Amino acid sequence: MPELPEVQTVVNHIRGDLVGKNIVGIIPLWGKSLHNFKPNDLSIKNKKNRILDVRRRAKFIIIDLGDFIIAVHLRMTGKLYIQKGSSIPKYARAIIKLENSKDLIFDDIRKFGRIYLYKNLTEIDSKHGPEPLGKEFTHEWLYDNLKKKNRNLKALLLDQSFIAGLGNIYVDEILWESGIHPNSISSTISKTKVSLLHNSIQNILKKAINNHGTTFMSFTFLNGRSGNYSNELKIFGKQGEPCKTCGELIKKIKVAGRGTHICSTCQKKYRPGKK
DNA sequence: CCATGAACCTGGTCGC
DNA sequence: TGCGACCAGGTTCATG
Repeated sequence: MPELPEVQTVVNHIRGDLVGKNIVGIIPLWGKSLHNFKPNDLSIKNKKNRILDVRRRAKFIIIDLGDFIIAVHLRMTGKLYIQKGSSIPKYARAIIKLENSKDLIFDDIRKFGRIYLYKNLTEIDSKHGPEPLGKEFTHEWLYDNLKKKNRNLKALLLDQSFIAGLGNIYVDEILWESGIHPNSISSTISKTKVSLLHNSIQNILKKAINNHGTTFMSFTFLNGRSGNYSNELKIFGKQGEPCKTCGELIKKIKVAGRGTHICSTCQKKYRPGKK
């Protein structure tokens, strides 16, 4: 499910219910869900684990407890929400018990999602590039850093150590809007095009956040509430349909091992020796 | 340095 | 209706 806008949506949705509450325990229902700690590591003596803040870094949901953080990564099918009724959901993989509150449920059909316990953000920061909506991410930064690599463009944009938060849906949307073929080589893209690419990254992410992210195929999150950005998608999942700009039929190909949607008329391929 | 494919998992969809 | 093949919004690791 989640790329940056979806993770941000989850954070926005649960933050109000969590900040100020105390975590009194965590119960794994699928052992591997707790990646680097045991439930006891959390319940340090009688000390209460008060949630000071809930925020996002890259695709992680960060639950800030002051002395340490709980970082939740939803991977493909994870969800994080306050429990509704009293029965444990079918795909619940961990339960975070809150004092005087309904539990926080970590739900994940495919069991890829993970919960981490860290002292602070250092570990996560060290493996991630800048936030695309942060002030470090400028036109110049993008141009300079694309230049430094000779990578397949889509693969590079999906690489979290290069830039954090982008995933398969939004990369396809971004590359279509900026008119660049995903199989371009990063170092060969013109400065003007990189500028368009930068604008698309920020505009599409912001718009998706405003629309509470993308959900499709009745795959909802947020306790059944779903995001509306699916209505805004221009190319992802639109194979066989006409391109909204030129009418050419949209194709689905494989790039960097991922299903990739392109308009071969509108998206120019930048490669060494060409312009 | 870079690309590729497998692995981790379960469920939905499509074609026959 | 059944069944197998294939696909899935992510990440990591081994291999060439």
